[in-house]
Amino acid sequence: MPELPEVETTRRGLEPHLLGRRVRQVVLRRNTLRWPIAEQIERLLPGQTLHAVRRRSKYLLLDTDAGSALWHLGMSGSLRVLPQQTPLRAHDHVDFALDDGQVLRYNDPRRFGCLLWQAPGTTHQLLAGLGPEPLSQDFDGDYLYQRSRGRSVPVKSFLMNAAIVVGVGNIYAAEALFEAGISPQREAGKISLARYLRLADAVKRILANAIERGGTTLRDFISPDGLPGYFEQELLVYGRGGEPCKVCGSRLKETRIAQRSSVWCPRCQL
DNA sequence: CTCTTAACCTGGACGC
DNA sequence: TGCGTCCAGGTTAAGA
Repeated sequence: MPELPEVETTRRGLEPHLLGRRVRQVVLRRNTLRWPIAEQIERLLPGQTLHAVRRRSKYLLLDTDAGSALWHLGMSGSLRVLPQQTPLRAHDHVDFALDDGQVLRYNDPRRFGCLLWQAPGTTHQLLAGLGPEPLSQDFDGDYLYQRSRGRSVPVKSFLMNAAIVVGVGNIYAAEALFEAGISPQREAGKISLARYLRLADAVKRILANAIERGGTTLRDFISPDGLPGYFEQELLVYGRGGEPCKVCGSRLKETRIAQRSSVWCPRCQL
């Protein structure tokens, strides 16, 4: 489910329900997701008030005076705020019971997510080496151009590397490269500044648009689902291998780059 | 450093 | 129906 727009939509949906709420109780139905759940979640969180709901990359941070819960949704995780007595479903792994009778509930079939702890005033190791946010001013074509010099990886892998820029997953990487007219397997280090300027603009435009749409689909925080409805309709290449390009009509090609399926138009993307 | 590959895990789609 | 195979929105760790 979650690429950056989905995580940001989750953050915006959670914020009004969580801000100022006290965590009454933590229920862990298993000890481990991708990694063991941080012991501080159970030891320090009960009794704490949630002061902020932040996002960095695809991580969510729930801030308290004692520290921050650091949550990643992996491939299949979702967070929802529900009435306390809501029956459990399969893969409901964690509850934060709140002081207003609601519960923040984490569901994750594949358990690729993680729930860790960041002490006050520190930066968790997982966040330490991350690149800039794609929607920030730190991220632009000049930056991509500079960072890509001397690199031989396919540009799609380069763009999906969180040390370069965070939040660009398999779907948006494919879409952005299409919009920028760049073939996904082209060597990152051999792409011109002019083309990186187009690519950075495409990334920003697509992510901003998806966040805007995600807001409408998931605002109420009740819809379970994977892909938000807006998605499939607007995708130009992702998931469309073999189908005609919506711009030129050519048959879209599909290959694997770094073990991820990659679709592109052989005529529009060079 | 840079790059590639395997690994974590469940469920759904598809072919036989 | 049932079973085997492949694929899925992410990311780290290990090895070359």
